[in-house]
Amino acid sequence: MRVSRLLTKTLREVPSEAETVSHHYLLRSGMVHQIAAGVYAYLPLGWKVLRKIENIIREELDSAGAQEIMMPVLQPLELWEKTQRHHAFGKALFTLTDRRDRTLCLGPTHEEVVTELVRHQVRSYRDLPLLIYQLQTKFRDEPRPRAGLMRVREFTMMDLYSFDTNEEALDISYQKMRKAYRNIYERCGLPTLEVEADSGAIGGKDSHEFMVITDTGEDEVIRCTTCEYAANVEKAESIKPAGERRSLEPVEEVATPGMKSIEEVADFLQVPRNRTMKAVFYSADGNLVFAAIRGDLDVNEIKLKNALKCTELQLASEQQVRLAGLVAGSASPVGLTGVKVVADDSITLGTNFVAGANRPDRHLLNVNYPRDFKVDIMQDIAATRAGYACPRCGHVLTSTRGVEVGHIFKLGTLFSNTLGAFFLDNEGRQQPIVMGCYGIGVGRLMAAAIEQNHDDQGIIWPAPLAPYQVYLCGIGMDKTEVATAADSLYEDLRANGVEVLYDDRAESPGIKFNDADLLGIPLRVVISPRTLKQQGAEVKRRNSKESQIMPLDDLIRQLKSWS
RNA sequence: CGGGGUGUAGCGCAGUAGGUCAGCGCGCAUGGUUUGGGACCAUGAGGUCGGAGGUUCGAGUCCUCUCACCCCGACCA
Repeated sequence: MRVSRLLTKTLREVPSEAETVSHHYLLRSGMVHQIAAGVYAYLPLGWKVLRKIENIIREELDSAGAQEIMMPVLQPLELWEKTQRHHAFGKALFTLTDRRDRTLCLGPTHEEVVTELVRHQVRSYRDLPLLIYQLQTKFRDEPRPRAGLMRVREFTMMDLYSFDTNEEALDISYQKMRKAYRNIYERCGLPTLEVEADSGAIGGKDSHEFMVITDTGEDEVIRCTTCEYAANVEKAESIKPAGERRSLEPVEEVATPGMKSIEEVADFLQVPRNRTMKAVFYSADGNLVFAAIRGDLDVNEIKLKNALKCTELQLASEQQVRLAGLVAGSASPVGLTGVKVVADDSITLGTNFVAGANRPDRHLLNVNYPRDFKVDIMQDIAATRAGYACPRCGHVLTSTRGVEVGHIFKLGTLFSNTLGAFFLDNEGRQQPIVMGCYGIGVGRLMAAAIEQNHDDQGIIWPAPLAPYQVYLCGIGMDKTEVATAADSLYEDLRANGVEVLYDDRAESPGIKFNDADLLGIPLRVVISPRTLKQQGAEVKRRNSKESQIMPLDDLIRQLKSWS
């Protein structure tokens, strides 16, 4: 391609909306163009990169035995009503009405459709296992699109689904996909960290995310400084430090005038925070829920949501709290009735807690579970923070940020059961197909690759993702010998299958070099009067300062060995 | 959905006690001089100042409403 004919031009100045590096360079290099919030057009260079990524994905999945299909964007809402996931997605689901007044949605993902599809194709255990995938545009009406391609409302996603006869077979598929994913990221030149992930109220047991570690990442990753443990903060666990164990004292009510927060109460009563009990009120699908946790810890709302198996969870409004007769600042599960209580297991780590008296300005001393109160659910609902102890090895945990570029789940039989995807096993019994799903956001991966590979001058594409391998630069194009030599080298490179972007413009060297750097093409080849004097061309890697003159008559052979 | 911010030429911006305020830089076009890290000179094209109402003799500037976009948070199977 000749730069003079290229649709896009590089921008010297950055559109002011760009905050992150990838957004900045994507716009400035002319790879994408924003059409609306979270909606982008891919321009020639960006589209080439996207297709490179897609093809790497295809090759790796195909070689793992997967089969590519294409499913529709447009999906009947009925299908989503069957699984009730239209509620789980809520407003993020784009819906529309057709001329017959039927409601359709733009698929945010394809579990329903693929299950519906497979249920018609699979009869017997002999048809399994299956790995089916597609590269398709997804639509999600995100509350807040952001950071260029990082979080958008319309995006290309590779989504793969596995179908197996049982959990053991699912695990084989799952491990196969983990391997395929590692290969994909490796070929993309993108180091990723595999972390344990939350699978949501709907998900199954195992779930992992593939994270690119970068400060601009949206997700927080908790990892151990010593062992291999790494998890999304949504899911991360820790060993909670045990509090003091003493013999149980009788409950005693004391006055705590004006003391409401844990800090105030603990200071006032001269007890450590880990001997207090914190109360947090939530509204779970509209019902009031009481969460109890040791005072030195915080509630992880994702864990709480999963414990409650609810779809909507937010802090309860003041009004809700008041109507339930709870006393904010002095609430506890002791003597509480009519409200669901979820407790973090930390309230069993220690004795003789300070808790609210459910009366204004009063607290209780020496509250102990289960002597003094009952709970409906007791499990880990605590937020894990950097500095806590690793659940595996006990060493200290740290926190970093990451971009989620892949997510894999074991779904189990949820979709097959509700949508009726069954097979007959080798004893003729009907069984639900055991499923898994595996997604990669292609545009986001591209953005993450830029976050990870750039300098002050621009992008430094890993060669497998680069839109072109060679940036051919003619300096002094008004001189016939330069133009002729550059033109003929361009034709030679193309004839030899080298992906070459030819800067044939009558621009100054500075402009061309800067554009070459901005676009991040791995190799820059310069033809100028200076190089022609040596019957050669200057070759330079994007990621290196050194250049060298290579003889024109042997250039193509040498270039191939260089890249 | 809460909080904050921005909309003036393709991009970046200036212009707001209401009165030659339709401007600058970059980019673009034409001509010329330049050519190894974003050159220079000259000439030129390009904007219903996001939109709708209103106040006023007069609105880019003030008021009301509205739309779009960005940032923080909430949210993100």
